[in-house]
Amino acid sequence: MLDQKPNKTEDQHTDLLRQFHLRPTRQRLALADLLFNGPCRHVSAEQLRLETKNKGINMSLATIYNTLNQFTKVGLLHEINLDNNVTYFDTNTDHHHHFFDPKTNKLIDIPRDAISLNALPDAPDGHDVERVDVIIRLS
Amino acid sequence: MLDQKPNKTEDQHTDLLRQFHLRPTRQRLALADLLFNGPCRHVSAEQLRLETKNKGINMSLATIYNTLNQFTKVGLLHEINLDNNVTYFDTNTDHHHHFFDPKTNKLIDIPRDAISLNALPDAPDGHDVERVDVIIRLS
DNA sequence: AACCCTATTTAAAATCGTTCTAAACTGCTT
DNA sequence: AAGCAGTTTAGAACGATTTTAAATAGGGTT
Ligand SMILES: [Mn+2]
Ligand SMILES: [Mn+2]
Ligand SMILES: [Zn+2]
Ligand SMILES: [Zn+2]
Repeated sequence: MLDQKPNKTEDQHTDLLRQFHLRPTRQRLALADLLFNGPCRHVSAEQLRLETKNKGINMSLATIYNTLNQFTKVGLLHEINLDNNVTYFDTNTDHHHHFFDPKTNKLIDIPRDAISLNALPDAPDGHDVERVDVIIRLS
Repeated sequence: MLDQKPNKTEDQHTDLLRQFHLRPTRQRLALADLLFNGPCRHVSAEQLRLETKNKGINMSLATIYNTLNQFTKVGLLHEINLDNNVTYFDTNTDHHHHFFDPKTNKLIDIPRDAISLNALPDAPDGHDVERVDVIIRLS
């Protein structure tokens, strides 16, 4: 009775990938398993390389980058860049905010409605607001 | 009558650098001139390399990085990292926010009090809030 | 001024995260 | 089974930044 959310099956991931016209290859399924089972994550390519390696899954780093970029392009992931010039991929694609601990480079989600942003300034001429990100930097 | 803020003299920059125990070398004075005269800027090392080159100032890229990092350490600049894994240095060190145009990678300052952030969530246990950054991403 | 010591600058190499290349492989349709 | 496009791969390449170690230049002392 410990599992809150049952793990998604490989078939479910296969369906998901097909929805985005991505072939359900072994590599993409393995990464989908790491990314989309369990709680939301903020993860770098290098972290995923270690995780696949530790699980005995063989996959080149280029494939990890390719896959993360493809998942991002179709909207399954969100890219975040912070202090250290390393790209993190957020499995939570809802519009939300973050605590950020610069010591550990860890991110913690803040639900969108936990921060009230009223009276935002108007976007400069010729531009629209695409998204508002609040980063609460911790010490 | 076009100049609002008179340019700071080299002597003023010399004093400023000495306050932070940085020797007023030719290179640091040249960069201080580019950074701290005129309006606030968000500038990369590479941009400064071009500006110094165009002005006929000889300076290695390593020195530009060294200087920007030293200025940042003493609080004369603020570091900002965004989409493209290039570090930008903000000459406005006040607590403020930004519009960001991902097409041009340009930042526009938003004064701190132009955005009301009330009822922020509490920092996680063992942490304090160091700073809150709002980035309004434009399209 | 000449001297000295240390901070600073420099060119070049190194590092690091990420992307590109081109060849091998694999999922899928026929 | 064959064929083809999509995918993976190792390795090279890339771009931003840091490090190295040698040369230079501030700034104090005589
Ligand atoms: Mn990317
Ligand atoms: Mn830095
Ligand atoms: Zn998140
Ligand atoms: Zn700014």
